[in-house]
Amino acid sequence: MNRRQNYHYGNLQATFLDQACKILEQDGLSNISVRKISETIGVSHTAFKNHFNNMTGLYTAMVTRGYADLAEMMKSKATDKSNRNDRRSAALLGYVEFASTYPALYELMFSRDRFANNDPSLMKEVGGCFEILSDVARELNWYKGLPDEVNGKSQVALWSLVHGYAQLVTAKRFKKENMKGLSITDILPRTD
Amino acid sequence: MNRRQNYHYGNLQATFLDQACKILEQDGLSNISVRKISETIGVSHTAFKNHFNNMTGLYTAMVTRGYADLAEMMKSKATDKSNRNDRRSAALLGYVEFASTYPALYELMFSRDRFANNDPSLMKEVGGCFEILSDVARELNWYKGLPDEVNGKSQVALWSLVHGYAQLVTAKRFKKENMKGLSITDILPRTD
DNA sequence: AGTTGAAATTTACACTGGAAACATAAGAGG
DNA sequence: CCTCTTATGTTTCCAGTGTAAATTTCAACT
Repeated sequence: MNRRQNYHYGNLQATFLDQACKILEQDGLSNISVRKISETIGVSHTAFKNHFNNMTGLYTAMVTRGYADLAEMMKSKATDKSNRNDRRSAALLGYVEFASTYPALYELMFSRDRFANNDPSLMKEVGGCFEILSDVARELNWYKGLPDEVNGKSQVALWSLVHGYAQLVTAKRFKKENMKGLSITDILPRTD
Repeated sequence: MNRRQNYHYGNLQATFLDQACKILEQDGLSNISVRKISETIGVSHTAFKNHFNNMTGLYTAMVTRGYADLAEMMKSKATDKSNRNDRRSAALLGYVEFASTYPALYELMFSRDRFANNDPSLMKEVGGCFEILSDVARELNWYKGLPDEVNGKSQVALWSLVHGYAQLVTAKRFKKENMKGLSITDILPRTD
């Protein structure tokens, strides 16, 4: 059952996580609060302690799900494409679309002191995203040199480019006249 | 006088701004507080209202100075270089050095709902940074097409790359084995 | 000397996250 | 069926947060 009949709730963990993400996008990263989340669910403001320990735990869970959803977004956009080049583009477009759809969550995901960076399940999801981007980066051909060195550079450069683009777009830092019909795939340097 | 003798302070605005930036780096973006800043200066926690109105005003002032310092860092690193290529590299290295030296301030500068994005003096300083990066971007030669279009793409791509790199480095998101002796100038795609 | 206005303090308030003690429900094992 | 244990929520309390309002201080100007 998803609704509370008496006292006990029934899968509060999932409900709380959902509602936290919803309120995060509604009110922004600096205006989210446990009490607001709890109130809208209809539960005391300390009930979440049993499932997330504290705010850091909640943030960690949110970020973990964020990375999982980001990977899922990239994959789902790429599945129905026929060739590798289209799949590559689709993954990057999916990345930016995720950041645009959940800008506050995306900001949280790259904040520095709110969640537990070393959480195992979080590291797993981050690794999943990194894998996808690495696959894209492998075919980039931006550098010359030894394969390992080239791959390393490509990974760093691609993630920097797509992350920077995604955040600067969601933070509205670019001039409008520069953004007319522009997408991430248009600004990948062409070396052929 | 910089020290308070009795009641009135003497240039509290500047002192408060300095101390705010210091505590921001010490305690992180999610742990800064007006009361802490005021206490360490030795002034009541509402004194800052006369100079910054509220927290948003304080953040706006901090971010404004941040962008000014970022531009200054890029310029100062570039001045003593002899050729344009070195100046270009020095500016980018300065950008990343700024983010590495003041990671919490840098996070604040690219947060979404803490400061007044439309503040005139802030917009001026942001424009100053954008100008410097645009000068660098103009010589990039990453794209083919009409000059205006190429310049627009180059600006967007360069800022995305350097911002993404700076933030991902300060947030420690890259694998160590990929970062050995790597700097921002090493990951600029070479198209010649 | 008296007035005015800026700058700082005091006080009060609503809101925040978290700790601790308590209440309730469900399940296990006799 | 009955007790014991454990998980899950609630109540209560506390320190800390930003900010509004009223008050106090003090410098500068007429």
